[in-house]
This record gives sequence, C-alpha cells and structure tokens, in this order.
Amino acid sequence: MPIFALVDCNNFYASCEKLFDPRLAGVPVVVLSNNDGCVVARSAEVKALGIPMGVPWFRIREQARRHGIVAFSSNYALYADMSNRVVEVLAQFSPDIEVYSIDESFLDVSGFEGTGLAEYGRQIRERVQRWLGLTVCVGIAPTKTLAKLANHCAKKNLAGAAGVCDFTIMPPADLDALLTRIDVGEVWGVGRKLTPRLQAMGIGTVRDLRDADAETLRSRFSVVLERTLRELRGTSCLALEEVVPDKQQIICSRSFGERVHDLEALQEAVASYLSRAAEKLRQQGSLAGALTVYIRTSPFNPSEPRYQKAVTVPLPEATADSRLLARWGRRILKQIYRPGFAYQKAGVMLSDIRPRLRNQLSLFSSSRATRANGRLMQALDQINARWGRGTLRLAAEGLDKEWQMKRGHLSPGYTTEWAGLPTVKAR
DNA sequence: CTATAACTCTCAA
DNA sequence: CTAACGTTGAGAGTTATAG
Repeated sequence: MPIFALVDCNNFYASCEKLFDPRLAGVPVVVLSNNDGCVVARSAEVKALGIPMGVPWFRIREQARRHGIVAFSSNYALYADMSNRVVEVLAQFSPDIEVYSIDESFLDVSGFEGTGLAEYGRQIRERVQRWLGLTVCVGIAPTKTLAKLANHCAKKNLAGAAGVCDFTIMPPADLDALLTRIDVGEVWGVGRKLTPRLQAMGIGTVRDLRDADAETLRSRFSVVLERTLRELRGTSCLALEEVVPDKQQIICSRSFGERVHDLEALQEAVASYLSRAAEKLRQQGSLAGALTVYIRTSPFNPSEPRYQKAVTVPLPEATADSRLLARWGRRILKQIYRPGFAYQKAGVMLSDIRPRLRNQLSLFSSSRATRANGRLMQALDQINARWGRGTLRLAAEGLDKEWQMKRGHLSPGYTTEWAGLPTVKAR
C-alpha cells in the first residue's frame, strides 16, 4: 500500500522573486504571465487584498499602484533553477519521487512511518525552509487525490494543520467533518465545468462527492470522475510516475508584444518557434512526422476583425532538423496568411512524434545526408548549450524581433547570470 | 457497419 | 497617449471518414 506525500511550494513564483530582495519582505508581489498579460502568481499580501488569480494586469494596474504592489515579468530561468534545488532537497526524503510540476512533487513515503508521517512532513518543510528560504506545505494520504486535498488543508490551515496535514492517522469522523467543509471544486480533476454540474446534482462538498453513487457518476460523467471517486474513498488508482515519458506533441506559441500585420514578421516568429520546438524534439531523441502552424487575431477585442487558421501537414519523412521544419513552416504560413488583420499570436506544433532510432525511412531518402544533418543539429545544440540559447540560430528567425513579447518587469537572473548576482552597496 | 482518424472538450500548473 | 487578456500537454469522448 503506497502512502503519498504531496509537497507544494507556497506562492512559488512570487516567493522566488522575494527571495533575492529583502526589501520585498511584507510587500505585495505579483508575477505576470508571458507578455506581462495576466497575474499568474500572488504573494500572501496580494491574496489578502482579494486580487484574483488570472486577472489581466491592465485591469488591476491602478489598484496595484494604490496598494504598492510590485509586479514581475515571469522569469522561468529563475523559477526552474529554484525548482531543481527544491527537488534535490526532497529527494533526500524518499527515493521515489515524481516531479509533478515546477512547484509540486509527490513522494512515496510508505516505510517512513517510524516517527510518524506528520513529523516526517515537518522535517521536509523545515529543511526546505532552512536551506532555500522557500515555504512548502505537505499533504499526506493513501492516494494522490487525497494527498492533494490534504495539501489544500495544510495550506488553508484547516484542522490545525500548520503546513502539514496527514490524513492517514485522522479518525474517520474527523475526516468526514473536514471533507464536509471543502467545496467539491477543490478536488483534483474537478474544474470549471464539472463544478456547477455536480452542484446542480446536490454535490457541493468533497464529502458529497466521495459518498455519491459511482454508477450514476460513471454514466452521467466519465471514467475519469469515477477514478477520482475511488481515490477519494482511499483506493489508489493513480501511481507514482517517476520516469517522464517522451512528449507526444511539442508546442511553441507566444502572444506578440505588439500586433503584427505583415507576413515577414510572422515568418520570423514561426521560424523562431520552430527552432525552439525542434530543439526540444532533439533533446528527447525524437523525430516529428507532422507539423502544424497557426496564427490568430485577438479573441478578446470585439472591434478587431477576427481571423484564425491552423494547418497541419504530414511530413514526407519524419525529421528533427530545424531548417527542414522551418522550410515547411514557411510554406504553411504563406498558405494561411491573410493580409489586413492585426495578428496577436502565432504558434507551431510538432506531432506524430517517434523515436529517432529505427525510424522508417522513405523510399527516396539518403541516410548519409540525414546523418550529416543530424550532426549539424548536434553541433548547433552543443554551441547553444555552451554559450546560451539563441547564440547560433536560423537566419529566418530575424534579428530585431520586434514582435517579441513584452517583459517590462523582469528581475535580474539572480541564479543564472553573473550580472544578476545581488550586490551589497556600501553606505 | 466497424475501425480508426480527426477533432473537441476538459483539466492542470 | 491608449490599449491592453498565458503556455503547454494529456486523455477521454465524440464525430467524421475510409474501407
């Protein structure tokens, strides 16, 4: 029988930004999505102000100014670096770890019951706090779904959790009472659409869901929800996934900093995104058999003429060559582009992905040429790994990239750039 | 008609 | 000055299509 601990960093992106600037202690901090579009992370002070997750930045800008909120553009290099450090610490507590997202990991802690799992959870919390200055909460339970829920309780300080909540030793009556106080929408897998549908059936709390009729839910909804139900009842249906499988599709898309009108700028963007996507593809040692390119105008502004189009082409031969993919991308974009629109976003998707080894060659392919191209891409990747992404790139990507996303509030690369090292000023 | 492909919907962080 | 609203990936279910 597994026992899962879900360890989740509090306000992760905002906490990372605060970490390197002591003046931000007690200051409300938000982190913005790409293009400085929406609020994607809020410090405790911001949550206390009632600012909702996901709100467009421009809509709260005035309010933010009044409250002295400090905003940061998202700095994924920083967050990924801190995330790796957290995982290193967590790995000391269990050999079985699933890195579920940038700020969450599941640990299998069965076998560590000795001093009590809650105590173990407190040690985890303590060590991450001491070594990295980041606060985590720990939820412990016999299934992943319940561990998620226990983590929620730890965060909200329900049942006197204080950062750690262990369902495995909770008396059933206490657990029932607790689950009665939590909205069904908090359950992992119950989202925006499912919540109101369940509520309409009289299922408003986690306890209602747990005690609902499995057969009815199966027929009215899906096997996914039935699985959730079993997990809530304590039967583990979701295993710890320690090895990350290869991606089946690789997407790269961005909103532009300013609207883009002309084809050539779009071509640069598509070539750039394809370079990035192909790099990811090569990293996992795969080839793509199909390529999608799409462009669209803003879906939000009702006064702008709308247009969106996506086209997928199967490639005659699967490839991971940036130049070949860029050439195909160019052809597709030329085909879907319509002049006279204010484009807001473009994107590419690589699909029909397969391992590079034992790839089926086409009748007319030259394996010698393929190998040479492979070596070229390898050299390109090595140079960019050594000297930084974008050191060597396709001419088609353009030089000025005036379509690039906005990042007006970027913090220094505290842990990733020499120039970003915090300095102490003499006084 | 069946098997599969293609597309849509939902969810998550 | 004004207008301005993220990205990536998976899986299930549904619909379209080919043979």
